[in-house]
Amino acid sequence: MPTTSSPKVAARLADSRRRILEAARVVAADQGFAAAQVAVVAAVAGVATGSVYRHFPSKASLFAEMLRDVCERELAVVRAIAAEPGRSAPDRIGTCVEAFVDRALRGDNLAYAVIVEPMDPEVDQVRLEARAALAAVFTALIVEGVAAGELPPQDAQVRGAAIVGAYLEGLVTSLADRADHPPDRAAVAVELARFCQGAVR
Amino acid sequence: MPTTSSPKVAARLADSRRRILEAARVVAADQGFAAAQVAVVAAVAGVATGSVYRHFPSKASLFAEMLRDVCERELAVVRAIAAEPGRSAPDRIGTCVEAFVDRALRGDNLAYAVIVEPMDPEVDQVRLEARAALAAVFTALIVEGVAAGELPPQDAQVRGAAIVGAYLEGLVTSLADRADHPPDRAAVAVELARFCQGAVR
DNA sequence: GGCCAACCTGAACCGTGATTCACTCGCGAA
DNA sequence: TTCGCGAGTGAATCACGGTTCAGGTTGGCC
Repeated sequence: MPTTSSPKVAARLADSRRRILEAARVVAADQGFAAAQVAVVAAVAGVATGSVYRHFPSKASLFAEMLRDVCERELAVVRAIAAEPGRSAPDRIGTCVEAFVDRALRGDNLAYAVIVEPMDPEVDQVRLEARAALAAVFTALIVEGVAAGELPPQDAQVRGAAIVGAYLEGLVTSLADRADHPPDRAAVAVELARFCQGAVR
Repeated sequence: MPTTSSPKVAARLADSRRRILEAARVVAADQGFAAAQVAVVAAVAGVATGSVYRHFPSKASLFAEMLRDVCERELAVVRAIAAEPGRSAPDRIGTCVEAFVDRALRGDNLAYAVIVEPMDPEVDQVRLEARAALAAVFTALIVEGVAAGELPPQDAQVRGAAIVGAYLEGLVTSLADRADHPPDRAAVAVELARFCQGAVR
């Protein structure tokens, strides 16, 4: 049978899926979620509109998965830094923030879409979870730092969330008036890292 | 002529307008922007759907104006605190944050809709401007504090924005899991105020 | 080479909800 | 009392864009 299990066909299938996800990312980065119509994504991916529904049950699912991928990649970077041994908690907090901001400013405006632009409850849910996951990393670092006596007692939950909010807002603001700040990328990252370090001290 | 300039008619006009704006606020607070259909707002305001368009050119304009009103009220509170004489800049920064957070947590979930829920580019624009205006207040306070030697030199622009992001995120997070934190209102406000004070020091 | 299943296609469909518009109604002036 | 103006009405219209599906195409197997 000329079935899905055929390696050639399976490869094509998987490739289509990847291309559609990639197209979703590109379109979102390029035009924002608002302009991200299924037909446009399909065109960019080089498939027909209907083919999108062969791989994803709905537009929302497609974008939710795309967003999840992107967020997980960034989250992994932050988690890796958070887990580095032999460094104080505040030190790692600063490095996490700096790395995240620097990476986001380096990329296209995908960061904007991912962080703030809305689209659908299902997608918003993913964004919410990603923010919560980031906040959890910082909350854990704060708890660690307090336990080690490197930081004063504080509400780690609230402050973890506040850290995420602080650098995302700083980030989005910098993205907004890019015309003024194109070279300051590293400076913004460092400034936000210091801000967050000071905030927990 | 039986024209608009008639006091009775003018009063009715103005009253309808006010009622529609009020209804928009109520519906948004109650159901969120997502469920805020023009027909629903009209029903709550006690007018016909079409009448909404006698006062506002579009749904987006209606909600943009509603949002602008709400934001301006909050902004006025923050500005008043920022202008209080005889207090150090960091002191006022903390009080501004505390007041904003406390007021937002006291109100209904309008705060959520206003801060993060998306709806339309025109509305988003208002939100963006409101955030920028808030950030500007904090930036000015930081500049003042640095000039007075109460704060170390820093990028006031970036940190002003970061302050806004920090407490809004802390706020939204607290709103999200309200079940856990209903009594902590004041505590959250104080924690975020301390966070922001520390961040600029 | 012939056959069939599964894939791909994209134009048509459909639900949703903003916007419109032909009409009614109430008010104030003559 | 009657007339004219313009606010008020709400059902019909319209645009939009996600989703479907009836047919064409492809690739593997006998």
